[in-house]
Parts: sequence; C-alpha cells; structure tokens
Amino acid sequence: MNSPKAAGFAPIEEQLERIRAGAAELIPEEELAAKLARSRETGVPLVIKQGFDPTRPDLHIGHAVSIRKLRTFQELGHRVVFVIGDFTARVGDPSGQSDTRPMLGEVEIERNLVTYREQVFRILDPEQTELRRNGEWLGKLDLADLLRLTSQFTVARMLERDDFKQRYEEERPITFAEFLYPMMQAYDSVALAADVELGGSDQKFNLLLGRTLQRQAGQEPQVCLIMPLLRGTDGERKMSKSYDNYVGLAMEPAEAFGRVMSIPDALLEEWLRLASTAKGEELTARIAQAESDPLGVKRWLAGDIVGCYHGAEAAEAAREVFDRVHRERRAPEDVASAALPVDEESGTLWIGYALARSGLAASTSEARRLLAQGAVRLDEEVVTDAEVQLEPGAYLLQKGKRSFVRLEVLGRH
RNA sequence: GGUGGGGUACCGAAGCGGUCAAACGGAGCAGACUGUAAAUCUGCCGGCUUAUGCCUUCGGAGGUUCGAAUCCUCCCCCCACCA
Repeated sequence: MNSPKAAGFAPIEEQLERIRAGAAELIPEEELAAKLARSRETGVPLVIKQGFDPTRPDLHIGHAVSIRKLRTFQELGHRVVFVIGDFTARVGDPSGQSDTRPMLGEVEIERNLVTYREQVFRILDPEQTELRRNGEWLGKLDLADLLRLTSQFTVARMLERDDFKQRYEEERPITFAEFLYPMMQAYDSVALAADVELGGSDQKFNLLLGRTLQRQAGQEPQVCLIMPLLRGTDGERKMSKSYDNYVGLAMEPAEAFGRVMSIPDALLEEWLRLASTAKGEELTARIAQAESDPLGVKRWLAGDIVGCYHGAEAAEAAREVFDRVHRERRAPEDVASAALPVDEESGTLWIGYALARSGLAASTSEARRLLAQGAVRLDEEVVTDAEVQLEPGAYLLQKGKRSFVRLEVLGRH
C-alpha cells in the first residue's frame, strides 16, 4: 500500500470515498478499487472520460454534477478526457428522449463549441483537461468497421432500452442513426482506452455498452460512474433547457439566484448533495438545517451556486437584488429600459402598445388581458384601464411581481 | 408494394356541416395565499395603436354549400400490420 511510487496519489479508500460521494451507481466498484490500486502502484493516472453533446451550448448545473465529479478526479491526479461529441452530434443522442432530435450542421456545432469551452472551464482545470472530438476516430470508420461493430449487437438488445422501447410501443419514430448512437459512444471508450466513464443515469446503457465493446477489443473494461440526474427547479422533471427548469452556468447571477430560490423545499436535500460545494460534515449540517430553516438554507445554496460560477462578489450582489425585488417588492437597480415614441396623431402612447413593445407582453392582446387581471403597474400604481394614454416622460412599467421596464415616452418632434 | 389508422392551437387530446378562436388535461402567464416557496383556489392562455368590432387559424392545394376543422378530389407527411 505504501510503495514510494504511490506518493503522488491519495490512499485508495480516500479516493474511493470522494469518487463515490453523490454517485448513483458505480459499476463495478471492485474494478475501480483495482484500477486505483494499480495506478497508485505504477504512478500512471487513470483515464477518465466523459462525452458531451455540443448540441446545446448552454450548460446548466445539472451537467455540472458530473463535470464537478470530473474535477474531483483531476484533484486526485487522474487524467480527464473531455470528449466533445462533434461526430455524434450529427445524430443526436436519443437517451431519455421521447422524440428524434434534430441533426446539427457542422457550422452550428463549431459555434457551440466555443461557448461550451468557456463554460466547462469554469469548473475544470484547463491545464489538466484533454479535449478531444470523437470525429477524430469515428470519422475514420468505414463500412466494414461498422459492420464488424454492429454485428455484435442485436436489435432486441437495443429495444430493451426504456427510451427506445417506449417510443417503439408508442409508435413514435426511431431512426437508424439513433440506433447507432450508443455504439458510437461506446466506441469512444475503445478509442481512448478509458478506465472510467462518467455519465448521468440516462446514460447507463451507453456506458455499459462501452464495457462490452472494450472487452471485444481486448481492453480492460471501463468502470461506469453514474451520477443521478438533477431535478429541475420545478422539482419534477430532470433539469433541461427545454423545460426551462434549469439554472445555467452562464446565466445572469441575479436570474440564477432567483431560480434557485424558487425550488420547492422538498428538492433542497437533493440540490445540496449534488449541486452545492458542501460536503462531509457541512453537508450533513445543511441538510439537517433544511428541516427547520428551509429559507435560510435555500439562500445559502443560491449564494453558493452562483458564487461557484461567478464568484462571491457576484453572488452577494445577486442576493441584494433578490432581497430588493422579492422581499421589499421594489424594482431592482438596473432595470431594462425602453424608449418609445408617442403616436403622431394623438401625441400620447397607448399603454397596451407600450407593454407589447417593451417586451412585457407578447402582443397587445396579451397586454389587454394583463391589464384586465390587474397585473400591470405604472409607477407602482396598479392600472386596470386598458385605454390609458401616456404623456411623454419617464415611467416605471411593471408586469406581475418580477418584470420591470423603465420606459421613456418620447414626445413629438 | 398492399391493407388499415392518423395529421387540430406550445404539448397531449376532443370535435366530424352552423351555437368553433375550437371541449378537456398539461405547460405557461396573472391574481389570492406565502418564505418570489411548494401545494391550493381563481382568471387568462390566436392576432389587430385602442375592440361587445375586424382579421387569420384545424397537414397542403382545389371544390361542394348561404355556411366547412367537419363533406368531395388530388397532393405531402407519420404510424401499425402484411410483404
């Protein structure tokens, strides 16, 4: 256990514990222990792989759950290979999807990559991260390779996957390309000779397939480290941009703070475990505190998460904005502004038009509805009259509790 | 290729000649209640510079009719079964 070569690596148990924390599954744990022991012995770090779809350029704290785990591996001295699925993005990962995803063009993928990197390196250490694109190897496979690989798997096995199965039963389309997706991802592991692959629980099938393929290629199979999917701010569905229940890494700090504050209390423990920096005793204490003081813990969590990606200062500022808007019910310091000219005929601006044009309402029809429902405030005063005309001047327009626009009505000239 | 079933608003899903801007559910927005919680209750949930009015929607294009999401014709797309 204490060979001199092991100096660079922490003891196995310690490593295992940090790796296991928060994980949904570790398949199989003994193999990981063996791999860790060998790396400690030989001084060769493990290859930790995770693939990401550059389809959606916005990363959120759900993605961060496993990226942060990658970070842990970096801290433990292992080699993290971050695989950008530029090739597979052309297919669209079917995992957990109820519909076929649109394929992306290369230009679009390229564009997404830039924002992607910027966000990923808010968590990972760029120095220790190897970025690879799976087009490097997948693009080289020819039809013969494809036949060899696909002949290992049966359609029935693919259809065992819940998402495919469900779509099949519900008579929704499944494309051939999607069928191939898990295999391509598994091949990534072969190409990199990965020791560990990380993924969300919706990736389990793909990760396990990697083991199969590696075995067939004569490699030692990878260990699958499966992280739970973080539920979104609605507390129901998994976090996803398409449900708009996410907290983005690159999101405005104030917005991110507010979103964290809006999660149901029942979600607190899960988020503390998976999305906060708290661990060990602090984690236990926070979870306990959540019982008696959910609001206090939530405020801490919101600050912690925002601080993680934007720094402590931004987190503090976000908290101030939040208090001002939601506790004191006042407009925030910096409000979006809009300048609109009066109607040439009347010399005034119809409030419905102002709401629609300033972005507070989607249309003048919606503006009317909002007015009728008492959702509109003009300089702090509720306006229900849909016929109100604004004279030139400056106003504070408000829709609901949290949408404000500083409006300047420009006079005739 | 054959047979059958489908394409309705953000999504799911009713409607099957007028009372349909289109039931119902979900999502969303707003109001009440609050800790901006959640849950609950209520209202809204095509558009129009100003509205008990006008305009555009039910896969697409034509047609029948005083009148069509609803009937007819052709076309496009999806699904299942059979081959």
